[in-house]
Amino acid sequence: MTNRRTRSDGERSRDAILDAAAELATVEGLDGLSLARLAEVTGMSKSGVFGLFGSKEELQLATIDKARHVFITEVIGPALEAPPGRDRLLRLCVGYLDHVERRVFPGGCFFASVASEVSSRPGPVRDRVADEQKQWTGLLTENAERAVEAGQLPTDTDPEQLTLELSTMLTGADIAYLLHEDPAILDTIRTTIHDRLGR
Amino acid sequence: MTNRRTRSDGERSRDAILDAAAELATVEGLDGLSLARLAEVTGMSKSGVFGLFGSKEELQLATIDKARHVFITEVIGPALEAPPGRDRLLRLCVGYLDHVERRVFPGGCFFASVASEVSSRPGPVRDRVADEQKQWTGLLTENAERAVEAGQLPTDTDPEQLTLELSTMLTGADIAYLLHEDPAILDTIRTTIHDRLGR
DNA sequence: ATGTAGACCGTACGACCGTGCGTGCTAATT
DNA sequence: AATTAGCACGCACGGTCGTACGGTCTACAT
Repeated sequence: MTNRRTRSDGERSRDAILDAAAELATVEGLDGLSLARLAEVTGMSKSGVFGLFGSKEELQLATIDKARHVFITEVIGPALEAPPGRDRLLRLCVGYLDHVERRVFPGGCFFASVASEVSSRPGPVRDRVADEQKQWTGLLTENAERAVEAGQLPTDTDPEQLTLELSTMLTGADIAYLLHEDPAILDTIRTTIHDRLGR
Repeated sequence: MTNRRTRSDGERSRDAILDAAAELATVEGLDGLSLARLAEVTGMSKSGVFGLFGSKEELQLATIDKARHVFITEVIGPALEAPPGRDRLLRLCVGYLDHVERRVFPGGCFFASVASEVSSRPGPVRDRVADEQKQWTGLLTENAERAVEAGQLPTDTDPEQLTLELSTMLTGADIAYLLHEDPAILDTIRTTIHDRLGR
């Protein structure tokens, strides 16, 4: 009797499934997340996977949450080493581009690849994605404000406008990079952002 | 063996189908283009629709071509009224944002909404989308070069870099606008681009 | 020792998908 | 008038999807 199942086993299975789900969703889409494929990857049965979440929507929401944690670990966390303001803002942007190039998710930025899919389908899933996006841009704005206050950026800089300028460039770069598989695109955007925020 | 056939009927049906397909694809995705729904919308039978294209891939390629024509009519055509260089570049960018807001396609820019879907699935469809994208950015670069030559932009401006900066912002703005349904995003990007290209 | 909760499996159902087959129908060519 | 190409149809196939239910096993409290 070495193999026993407990609640902690369920959590481990859940986490393993979500790990695979977050990666799969960036390739197949959030709606294309199939129980069958997830079961195949994790070595479980379809119903075993299904039972752990109860519905497909719950699975999707949990997947979004998992992707958020990965994003925090891979991008936001490291950027917090830099002091608030321009430096941190720069680290956030470059960190984003790096995690795309590093293929943390096979289909690039999770939220970018999922956004265009859910944007035309109102509901809890779409709202959750929109919320995560807002948190991200909020973090950018926060540091843009600090940068202006600290005189690291021109005083007539509008933090909200700068945030939108940066965030749209980032997701746009993600998409263009994936479509053309050309790392030069990321490099160009990196220097563009460096220029924009001043050396 | 003389052939004369009744093209008109087939051609008309084909065009009606593609019209619906281009709109549908921006909502359901290129892969989510279902024969059943297309048949339902156009009032034809599933097999009638299928027979006109022969395969789903052919339907997808034809849909991309149709979307290209719509984009040319709605965005590129009007922008050609402006003289080459900075003015035309500006008209192209603003025209793009306008066509998104005007909901020429219900799911925003056709190519943006389709790019993230096909980018992870190599093949003719993905290549076709990438080609169209390249034509679009090529048009931007062309006018950026003219603008620099004409002294409408700083002489140290790199046309390729400017193109990437603009094109990523445009598709990024499209996605953000659709996700949050907030027209202010488009306005902000409009002024950002105006600022970037100088008044 | 026993009861119970929850993880997990096997199987099945209904829906929807893309794809073919066989067949009228229309209209241009003969 | 006869022929014929090809548009459009109804129908049915095999496959995959999400979902549901019943059953089995394990861990833990009692």
